[in-house]
Amino acid sequence: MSTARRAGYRDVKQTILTRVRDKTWPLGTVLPGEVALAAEFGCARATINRAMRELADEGVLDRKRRAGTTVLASPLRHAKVAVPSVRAEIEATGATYRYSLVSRAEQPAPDWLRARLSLAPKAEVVHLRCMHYADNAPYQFEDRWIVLDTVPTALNESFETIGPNDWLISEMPLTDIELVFSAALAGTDYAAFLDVAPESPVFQVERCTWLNGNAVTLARMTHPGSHRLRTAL
Amino acid sequence: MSTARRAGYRDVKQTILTRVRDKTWPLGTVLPGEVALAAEFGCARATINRAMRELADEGVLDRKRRAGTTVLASPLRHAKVAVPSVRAEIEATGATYRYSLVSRAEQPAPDWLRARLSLAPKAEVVHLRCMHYADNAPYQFEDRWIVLDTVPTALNESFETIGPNDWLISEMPLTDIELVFSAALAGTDYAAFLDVAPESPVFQVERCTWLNGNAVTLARMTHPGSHRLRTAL
DNA sequence: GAGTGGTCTAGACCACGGT
DNA sequence: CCGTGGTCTAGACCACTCC
Repeated sequence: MSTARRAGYRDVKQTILTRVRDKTWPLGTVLPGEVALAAEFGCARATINRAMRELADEGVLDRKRRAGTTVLASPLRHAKVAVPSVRAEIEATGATYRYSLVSRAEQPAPDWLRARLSLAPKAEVVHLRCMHYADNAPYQFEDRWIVLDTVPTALNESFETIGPNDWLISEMPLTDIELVFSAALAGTDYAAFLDVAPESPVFQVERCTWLNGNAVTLARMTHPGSHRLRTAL
Repeated sequence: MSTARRAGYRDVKQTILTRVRDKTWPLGTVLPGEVALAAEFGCARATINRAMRELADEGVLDRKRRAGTTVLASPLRHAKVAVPSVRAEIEATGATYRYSLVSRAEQPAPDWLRARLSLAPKAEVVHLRCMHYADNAPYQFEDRWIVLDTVPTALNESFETIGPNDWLISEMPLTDIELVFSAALAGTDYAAFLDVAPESPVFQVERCTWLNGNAVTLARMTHPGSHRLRTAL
C-alpha cells in the first residue's frame, strides 16, 4: 500500500513542481483548474489553492482570474538578503561592536538627494557620518541622511552614543526597503576611515527606506574590499 | 455604522502590524492565541491563522506550537534580489545581448572548489570562461564550474553558442541558490576582458546553486565598477 | 496532559476579467 | 456573461512542546 495517507499541500506543491520540471507541463501551459486538481489529488480545493498560491509567490506559476494558472515562461528566482543593523551583524560574528559619530549636521536636502528620495523642494535633513568597528577594526563607514519631514524627532537626538540605524529601528516603523550594491575605489576619504590604501576597492551598499511612500532615510554604507555579503538561507 | 463589513486576513494583518508598531504589543510580547483573536476580530480562526502565518513569513512574528506567537525582538527585514539569466537582465534594459565563449575545459575540481561545494575527492567539472556584452559593451565576465556528477550532460555541450546560464536553466532544475557579493580590483585579467583599467574596481557576484543538497554549479561573475545591482521590489 | 499552532475539509460567496 | 481564482467559515483532527 502507499505510504502517503492523503495529499497535503506540500505533496501537491512537490508534484506540481515535478511536472513543471519534467516538462509534463511545459512553460506557458495552462494548468487544470483548482477543482480538477482537487479531484485528481483527492483533496479539498483549499489545499490545491494553498499549494498553487505558494508556487505563484515563489515565481513558478502565474495566476489570473478567469485566465487560469500558467507555468511562468521565465523561472525567475529570488534570493533573500538580510537587512540587519550593523550592530547585530557584527555581534552575530562574536566580535565586539563599537560605534563612533564623525559628524552631524542639519541642512537642506541637496538636490541629488531630493531627486533620489522624491523630497519636497525645501526638505530638511540630518546628515550623519559615522564609523562602525568590529573588534576595533574598521568595519563600515556610514553616510546617512534622515528626512526630518518624516522623522522630526531626529532633531532632538545627538547620535553620539547610539548609531542612527539602531535608533531608527527602535523609533520608526518602515514599509519598504531598497538596496543598491556597487564597487568603488576607496579614495582619500574612505581610505582614512577604513584604514586601507586609497587605491584599494571598497564595497558599497546604499539602503533606502520608506514609510508608506514617504522617504525615511538614505544610508550609504562603505566596507573595505575584503567584505563579503552573503544571501540569507 | 462601520464601513468594514467583516475582518479579512488583510485587515487582521494590518491591525496586528499597527499594534506591534505602536508598542501595544512590545517586542517579545506573546500575542493572544488564534481563538482569542478570532473572537476579537469576529472572524474564523483560519483567517487569523493566515494573517499571522504571513506576518511570520515576513519576519515580524515568531510562531511556535504550545509557546504561542511572539513579536520578534529583532525585526529582521529582508530584501529580494532577482536572479535572472544575464541574457534576460540585459534584454530587459532594451540592449542587445551578445555572448562569447572564451575557454572550455574538462578537469578535476581544484581543491578550493571541492571544499567550497563539498564535492567528492575525485569530482570532475567543466570549467568555462565567457563574456557577456550589452550593445557590444563588456557587461560581465563569467567564470563557471559545472559539476559533472550532478550535470553529466554538460560533457556533450560545447557552450559555443549558448551561455552556461541559459543552458542550465533549460536543462537543470535547482532547489537552492546562494549569492556572495564583493568588490575587487580589475587586475590585468579582468581589465582586458571588461575594457577597464587594471587599477579600477570591479563588482563581483558569486552564485552557487544546488539540487537537493548536491552542488550543480558555481559561477563567479565580474562586472565593471560602474555596475549597480538593485533589489527587486 | 493540555494548549497552541498546523493543516485539512466541504461548502459558500465574491471579484475580476476574458469572451 | 460566467468561469476562474480569492477568500471566508465552522468544525475537525493532528503534532509538537512546555509544564
